Amino acid sequence: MTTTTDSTYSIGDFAKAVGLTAPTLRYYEAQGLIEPHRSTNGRRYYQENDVNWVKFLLHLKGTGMSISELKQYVLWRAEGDETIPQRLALLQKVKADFLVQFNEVQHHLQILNDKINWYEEKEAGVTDDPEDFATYLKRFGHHE
Amino acid sequence: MTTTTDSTYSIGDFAKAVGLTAPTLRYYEAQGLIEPHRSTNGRRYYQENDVNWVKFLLHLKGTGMSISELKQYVLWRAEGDETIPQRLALLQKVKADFLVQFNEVQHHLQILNDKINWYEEKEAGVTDDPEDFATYLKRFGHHE
DNA sequence: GGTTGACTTAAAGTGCACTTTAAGATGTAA
DNA sequence: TTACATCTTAAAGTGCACTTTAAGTCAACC
Repeated sequence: MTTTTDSTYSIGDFAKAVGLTAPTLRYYEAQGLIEPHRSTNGRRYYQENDVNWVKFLLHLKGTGMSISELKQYVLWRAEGDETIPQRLALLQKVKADFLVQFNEVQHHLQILNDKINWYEEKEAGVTDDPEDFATYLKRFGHHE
Repeated sequence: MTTTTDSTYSIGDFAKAVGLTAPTLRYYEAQGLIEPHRSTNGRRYYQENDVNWVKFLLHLKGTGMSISELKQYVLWRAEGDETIPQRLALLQKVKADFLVQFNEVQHHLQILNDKINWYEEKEAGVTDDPEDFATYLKRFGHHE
């Protein structure tokens, strides 16, 4: 931890700032996602805008983009504004895939909720109502 | 494909019925998630209620449950109704974890959407407005 | 009756995204 | 100055959820 006020980060400090580990940052760098500067002694240092960049990468990653898709995105970005159509198309495809998954996962949640409610009702009224889960689901129009 | 109408499935037919592959079904069986019957020649066969069971497992899996959590669930299920509290607690924990992830992922989507819109606006009004993405985000109160 | 395709097992391989290890160099604090 | 934390690299290891391979058995169709 250098106590200079010039808003640069060692890899350890930067890792804390973005919520990753130093090895993960080196891994992302090896994959071409980040390119920190080096001080004269060969050590990496990161700057404030790198924080925003990594956080943005993590948002994209969180929508389902793989490391190799992120790498492609980064390569296009480095080429300049003429690759904006490619980047836009990639993000739109990521969004479309995401929305498909999102709908599926909401259905999974519905079934999970139904099962939890079914167990809770079974626990509450212990002695009667032997309705099974499949029948229970049908009462709500929740299929499969 | 046997053409008997007795609603039993070979592993291949069952795989198609539930949208998995035969090797995956054998893998799930090895993990203790399914227990098909065997015909006299040693071959697995599955029945109609196994379809519902696997589909339900896939819903739980889709909410984030790991194979080992599903296995624990299956073990408790085999013990009978006295393990309903444990099963309920597990599902409630799965749901809680799911909801945390769900909120995070919605935030990721918001940033992805903002970026797509930012690119689209940049593509539309080609020559003016050099507003950067960080500034753009702040206009909507979308942080990080 | 022969060929094709589906089944059986056990074990090894795959892909992804890290994580850990090893061995060494350097910076910081007491 | 000594000790300890942090950094460096390259390479090997991990965990999860399958997937593939190999070698063989068996059943149905022509």
